[in-house]
Amino acid sequence: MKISAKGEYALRAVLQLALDHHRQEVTSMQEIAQSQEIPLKFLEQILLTLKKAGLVGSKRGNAGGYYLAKGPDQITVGEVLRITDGPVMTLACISSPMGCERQTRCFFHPLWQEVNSTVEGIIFSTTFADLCGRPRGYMYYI
Amino acid sequence: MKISAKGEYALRAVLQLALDHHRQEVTSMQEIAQSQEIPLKFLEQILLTLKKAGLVGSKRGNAGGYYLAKGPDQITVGEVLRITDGPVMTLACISSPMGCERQTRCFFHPLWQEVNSTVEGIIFSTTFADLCGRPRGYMYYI
DNA sequence: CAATAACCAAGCAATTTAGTCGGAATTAAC
DNA sequence: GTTAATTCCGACTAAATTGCTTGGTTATTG
Repeated sequence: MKISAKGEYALRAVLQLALDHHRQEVTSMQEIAQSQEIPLKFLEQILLTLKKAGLVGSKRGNAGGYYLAKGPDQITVGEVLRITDGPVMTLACISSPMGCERQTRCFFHPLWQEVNSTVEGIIFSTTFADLCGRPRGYMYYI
Repeated sequence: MKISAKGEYALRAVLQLALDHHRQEVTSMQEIAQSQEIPLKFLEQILLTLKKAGLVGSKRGNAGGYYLAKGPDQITVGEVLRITDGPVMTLACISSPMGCERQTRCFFHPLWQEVNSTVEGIIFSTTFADLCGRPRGYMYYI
């Protein structure tokens, strides 16, 4: 499970939009880039692909910006990650349409299936609403 | 969860050694490379790192080869993969010794912890003995 | 019309990946 | 003790991927 910088940035960008979702305005790339510490022009690319995928919407021109296309409870971590980083599990044995031709690959097949479906089970059921309204790790309240 | 060619080859190589484990001889790289379709010189590198890690042993010279340092029921898929591909989960939030300094990263921390420990739970409990004596996927018995 | 923003296409340096090349050291068999 | 088979070792390299940057164009608001 390797998450690229691109993937991490995408998640943080969507998180920011989720946090800003209650106010009825768009959030500019500038704001996202600053509050989430993401290189602006890289973020631009990322938001564009997220838009093409229908996850976010945008308003152009002055006072423009981005917004979530769906509610934060309708967008999962898995969705975002699949758009930016591709399929969760990349292995010839799993991803090839033929399945496994080679005998020995099939020794591993059931294992990868299990790993894949387990991970997908987690990340495709975790929404950004879940993330926002969840106690965060390593935080101590006095 | 991206498994590199190196990682996949390593798993297949160890699998071959596990399959050959009952006969009390070493298996040469040649044999492994041929039966598992692994480029010989690449396999060489891989077996060398597996050896340094103490997973396999070798016998040099004529009629030499490799053997498992432990029984197939003592070697897990996770062990092999960690040697060749590094840690299961690579993300600043998880791997940095500091934990998360940035606030927003911590939104994701519990999620990554869960994914990480779940995947590790699977691959570090699956041994090569398990793989060998398990019905393989996509096989139909008449 | 000027400022502010999203949109778009390319390019690019560094890193990683997936190997290859050439040889040295070791062992068994003859 | 020479030869053939084999592991060991270090360097090299081509291609792909990653993580951006550059330089614009187009749309919207005031």
